[in-house]
Amino acid sequence: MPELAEVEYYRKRWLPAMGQSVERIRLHPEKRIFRGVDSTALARDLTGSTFTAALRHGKQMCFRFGDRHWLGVHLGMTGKLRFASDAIQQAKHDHLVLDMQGGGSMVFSDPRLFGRILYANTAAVVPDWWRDLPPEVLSKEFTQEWMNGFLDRRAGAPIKAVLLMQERFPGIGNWMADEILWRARIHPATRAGRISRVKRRRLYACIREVSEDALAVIGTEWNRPPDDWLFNHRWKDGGQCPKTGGRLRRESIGGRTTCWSPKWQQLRV
DNA sequence: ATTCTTGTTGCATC
DNA sequence: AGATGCAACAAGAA
Repeated sequence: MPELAEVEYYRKRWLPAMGQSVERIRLHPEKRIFRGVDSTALARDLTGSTFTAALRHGKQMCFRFGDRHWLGVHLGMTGKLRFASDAIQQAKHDHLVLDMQGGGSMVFSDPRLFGRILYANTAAVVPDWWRDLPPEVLSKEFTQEWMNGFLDRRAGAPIKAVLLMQERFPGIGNWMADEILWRARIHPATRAGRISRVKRRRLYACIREVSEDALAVIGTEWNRPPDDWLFNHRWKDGGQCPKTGGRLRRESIGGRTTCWSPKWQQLRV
């Protein structure tokens, strides 16, 4: 589930614990979530340290403890963060539980185990894996030219697949890509290199617009998006396009379930 | 029982 | 070398 705005929503779920110190850590170190991580060091180092910062970049999160302990979190497909204000029992899918001095717990759960925890103990400004991240799509470094250059590099791939590439579009996921292409009136199977100048401008604007809208609606309280987005109509067969009233199509494009409005988004080859 | 999945990675092939 | 496409990962939901 988690794309840009959902990840932001989950990041905020941990903020109530900010400033508190970690009293005890409970984890399932054998799970795939911790692949490549020294979970013994993680548990030892974080115990007694204070939660000092909560960062997000695209779909990645980074939580700082003290001044040199860094916990990276990626939610994968089904990961969630929550803060439980009372003492909790560790459930089957609660792979990491930080019991805080205030009596509450920071919990990371993930039934499907596609998520990932990273850990770094370093006096550097940020850990290696938090350096050299691509510009956020809402930053001023994410320019029209920067986007166009990538479309030309990935000229042969369907634009749907290109928008999902985190190296250039951090935070965009399956539903956002469909929403963006629908608003920009671009067929998802269009080869990236074949998109006209005019459509590229429109695509760029829609990337920023959908990102802003998603953060505003989902990123803070996870409200239900309005019905004039594609969002509420895209999940199952038989949906109706809010623009044309016509029937939406669903098909796999770029290896992912894709929804579009055939009359509204025509494929020109 | 079977098929589906809002993400990423590793590998085969071009 | 770089781009592209697809299977695999794992478990719950429909």
